[in-house]
Amino acid sequence: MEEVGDPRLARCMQVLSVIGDLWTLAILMTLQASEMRFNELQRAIPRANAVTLTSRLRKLEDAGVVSRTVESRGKQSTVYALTPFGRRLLPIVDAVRAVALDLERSDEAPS
Amino acid sequence: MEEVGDPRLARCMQVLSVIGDLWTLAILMTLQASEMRFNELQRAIPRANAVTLTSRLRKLEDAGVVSRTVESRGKQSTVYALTPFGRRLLPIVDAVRAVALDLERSDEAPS
DNA sequence: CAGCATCCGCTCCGATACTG
DNA sequence: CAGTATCGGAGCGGATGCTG
Repeated sequence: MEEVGDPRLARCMQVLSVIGDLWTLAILMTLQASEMRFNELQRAIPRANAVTLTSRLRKLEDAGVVSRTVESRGKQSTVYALTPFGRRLLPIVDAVRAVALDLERSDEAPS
Repeated sequence: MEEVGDPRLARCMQVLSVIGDLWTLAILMTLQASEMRFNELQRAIPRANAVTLTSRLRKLEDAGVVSRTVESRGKQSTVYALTPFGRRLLPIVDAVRAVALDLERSDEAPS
């Protein structure tokens, strides 16, 4: 993510690079409802590969979007949740969802 | 773009797949201002490769987001513009831009 | 002017198998 | 339970060169 000419544009693309992945949006939408353990995330997003899910979560963690808390009291469990920064991205998620609903309502595809 | 479990989620991901590419957002932001010829787009987004730009525009055209009008009166010129459907995506662009501005204002990166 | 052809490296994503 | 390791296919994006 380097020079793109316009620094403002660069920031937008930086934002997009965080949420632009296929499953990242799904993760954000899922965690929007409530924090979750890895296993719950897997069940909430069943088509996503465990490997993919892990790598997306790592990336989001690195970007400061989600927090990862390991609690090992007896049973091991890792809790993922949105950070305050992550919540700032939710308007984008909502905007996407709004368009998706709009699509669903009006017709199938733009065709 | 196939099954993902939740059809609603599938639609969101479909939307994202249209605008999730690196330069697509830049194209949308640029065409938001006004329609443009290929050459103008290139100058507006100088860091984007011509090949990349073409391929993104083709994809957007296929998705019904931009229209491509060839006018060959003497000088050849191709005009790209947002379609009505393309304009429906602008709220997402704005949401991304808002977050980007927010980032710029508060600090550099979430680090 | 508005592209297309080709080659390349990179990352995403999936499937399978294995671990503390 | 929460991952990691590895393999493989596909698409993005850049660079260069060529065309009507």
